[in-house]
Amino acid sequence: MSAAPSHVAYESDIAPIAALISDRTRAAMLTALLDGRALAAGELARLAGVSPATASSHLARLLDGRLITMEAQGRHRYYRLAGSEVARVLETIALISPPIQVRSLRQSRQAAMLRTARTCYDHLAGRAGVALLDALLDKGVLIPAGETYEVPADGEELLAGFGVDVPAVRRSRRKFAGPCLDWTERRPHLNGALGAALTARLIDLGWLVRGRERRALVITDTGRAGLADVFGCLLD
Amino acid sequence: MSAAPSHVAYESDIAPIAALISDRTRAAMLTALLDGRALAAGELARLAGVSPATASSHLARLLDGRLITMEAQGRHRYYRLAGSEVARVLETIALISPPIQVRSLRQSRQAAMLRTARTCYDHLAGRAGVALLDALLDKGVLIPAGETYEVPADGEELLAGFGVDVPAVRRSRRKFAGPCLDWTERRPHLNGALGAALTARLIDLGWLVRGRERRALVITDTGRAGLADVFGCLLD
DNA sequence: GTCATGCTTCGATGCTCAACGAAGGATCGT
DNA sequence: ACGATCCTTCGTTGAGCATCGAAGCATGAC
Repeated sequence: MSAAPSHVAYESDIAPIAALISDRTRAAMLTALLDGRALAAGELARLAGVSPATASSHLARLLDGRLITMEAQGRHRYYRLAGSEVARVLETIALISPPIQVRSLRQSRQAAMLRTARTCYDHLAGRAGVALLDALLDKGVLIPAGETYEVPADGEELLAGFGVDVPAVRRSRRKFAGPCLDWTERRPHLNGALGAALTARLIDLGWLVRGRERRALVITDTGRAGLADVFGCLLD
Repeated sequence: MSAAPSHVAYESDIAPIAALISDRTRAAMLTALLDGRALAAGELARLAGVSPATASSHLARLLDGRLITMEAQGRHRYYRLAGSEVARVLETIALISPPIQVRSLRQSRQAAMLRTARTCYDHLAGRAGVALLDALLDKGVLIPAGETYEVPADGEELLAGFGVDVPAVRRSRRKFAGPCLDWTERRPHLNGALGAALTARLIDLGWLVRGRERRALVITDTGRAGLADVFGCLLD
């Protein structure tokens, strides 16, 4: 095929984006960036199991396709996902992808940890993420408004007491708050600037701690108690 | 790379699914199936601009990857998307894909039509879809409940008067109703069994008519008046 | 039965692209 | 200035796969 058939010519060209994700190495890199961190090229090469030369060419293609962004710092070059829409695409595809069969006990434990709590881009996901969103909606801290959520005055007060400055979060140019479909729970967790701020505060407080695989999160005992106390969020 | 690096081994294997979408021809076929219809192999070959032999091999791969399903009828073989999750993936990727530049006036008119009203899998999308969901929420016919919507008693009554049997829709095994992010409007429209039933009824009533490209929908004058009258849904 | 239609399988061709080693910047430490 | 580190560019190799025509296999029409 040299040209697109005319019947689809008025649509978005999804094949090139899918092609960027369709390579195992690039998919591994994107997945490694799914927690929203910036990683250096060498680190990504090591994680994906390829030579620096190979990694560099893949990163150049991902950059060209605007799936990632780059920031040079000294002789390091840090790459991160271009935005949460990219993370959304990856998680949406994961939703219909066959899960990789678990081979070792260690892997099985890690998978269980990820299902319990993890970061999705930069906000809380997994059972804990879903439970927290449920609790916030239940308590009226969040009010659904179409695709987004709003925070009423009393909700803003409660969040202020918790240590999240809602007016400051609102000033961010990023989407304020919205639902993000969770690929393990198949139900939404909290997205956007507010989701990120809440998650950051939870980690700051020591209610959540990063696991060895940095995407994984562990809920501490104080965290469990605090979440129940402040948000009425009960975790099994 | 012969094996997946251990760091991502506990996750879903997204690369193979992305690979299925990454080919222009297969992407064209999947896009053609986005309206939820079943199309014959020959039709898909023609739409994608390839020989029957080529189309057949692509369809076999899509079938193997469970992105589509097949039903044989006589000497025809009809293919359709495996489900709305697949449609969701395609639309999500479209969200971050560069739109194809418009070349002809005809294409520009068709693109405008698609933005105004179209089917997404089997439910109404585009400006009309977003406006209808807004109106339904505004009127209280739909109540947000996490990732899904519920219909209260008076909403059920209004829909019954319109010709949609909500209890029957509820009995479907499919998800009842939910938001589906619109890739042109970047705001949600109504999804699920209820979205499909509503859309079918709108077409039945002649309020919406299929365009030449079957995914496109045209709002008739009676439709415009009816939507405003019944749902308070105003279209520009 | 016989022919036409719709689709798939087979085999051959050619192109794309992932991978690596080697070499070439760029930056840091000393 | 000098080597060390980090990363990229270049050139080559090899594997995968999209494509088609021809042949095979069903089904439907007559």
